[in-house]
Amino acid sequence: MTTKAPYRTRQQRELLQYLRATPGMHHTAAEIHEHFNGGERPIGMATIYRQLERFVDEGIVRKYVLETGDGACYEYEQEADECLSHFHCKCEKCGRLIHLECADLEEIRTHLLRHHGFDWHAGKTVFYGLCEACRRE
Amino acid sequence: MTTKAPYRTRQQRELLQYLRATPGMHHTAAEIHEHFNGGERPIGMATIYRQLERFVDEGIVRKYVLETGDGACYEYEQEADECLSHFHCKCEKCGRLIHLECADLEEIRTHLLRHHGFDWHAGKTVFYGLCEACRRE
DNA sequence: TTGCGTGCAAAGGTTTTGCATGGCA
DNA sequence: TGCCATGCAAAACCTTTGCACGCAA
Repeated sequence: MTTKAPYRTRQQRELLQYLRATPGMHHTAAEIHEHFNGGERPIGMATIYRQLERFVDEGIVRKYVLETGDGACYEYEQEADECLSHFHCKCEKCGRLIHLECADLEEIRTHLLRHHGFDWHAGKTVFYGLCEACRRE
Repeated sequence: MTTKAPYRTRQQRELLQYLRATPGMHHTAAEIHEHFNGGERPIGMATIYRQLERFVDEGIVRKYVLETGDGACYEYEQEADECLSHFHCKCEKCGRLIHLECADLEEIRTHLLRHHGFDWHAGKTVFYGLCEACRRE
């Protein structure tokens, strides 16, 4: 088994920096591409996709698939380590991502495993619905 | 104000009939197209998409998007009562989508709404993890 | 120097759309 | 007979991939 030695490139650094600077916001690949092309240090589309995929694999960026037809959304994950015991609720209206600390999460996990044989990876699952603010409208 | 008078076509009838005959199963547009092309009464891809969109608007078919890049899935919408206990679990290893009927789902919904103010849209949420078969390996 | 990362362009796949034709009412 | 629905093909998208070059280590 070989350990990979990833290079630290300018593009990777600036991309991560951009995502980190906007916590709680989601961006499509196209939006990110547009952002950097506006500046004087452009980043190619392929690189954006490749780096985003890497970030997602490393767990520092979360990927969503909304039904808007605009493609996938990516969002910086603040506390990646702690998020394993969180609920992730995405409001379909305002797009806000809500982190819920909840003991019932473990109950659901246990239930799925015992009764349905399914080993749930809570960290990767997003609950879609309406947040409280949007629900009241 | 004019009331629209949708025509009842052979394609629409057979398409709905096919979906209705496989409750609890999901199909991509490509799979549906393949199914009908195998027979002697083919249905064009554009028609499939147009009819599916109509069914979704009418609420008799549900659409949901996976992160696999295989496109959207469509599924016949059963009775409202049964829909409350509808789970979608996606195995991250073998890619299988598991359909779970489970009464506990409603408990989770209630919990999220009462304790966290989040109106969960269970039908659009996919639980990622490992299915029983893959877990045992 | 080594070989991973980048950028461009091309390919791949899904979904939408224009337009002439077919078929339901 | 009206006019919606269909089918084909092309277009519009989003995303991935091949390949030569650039650049980090």
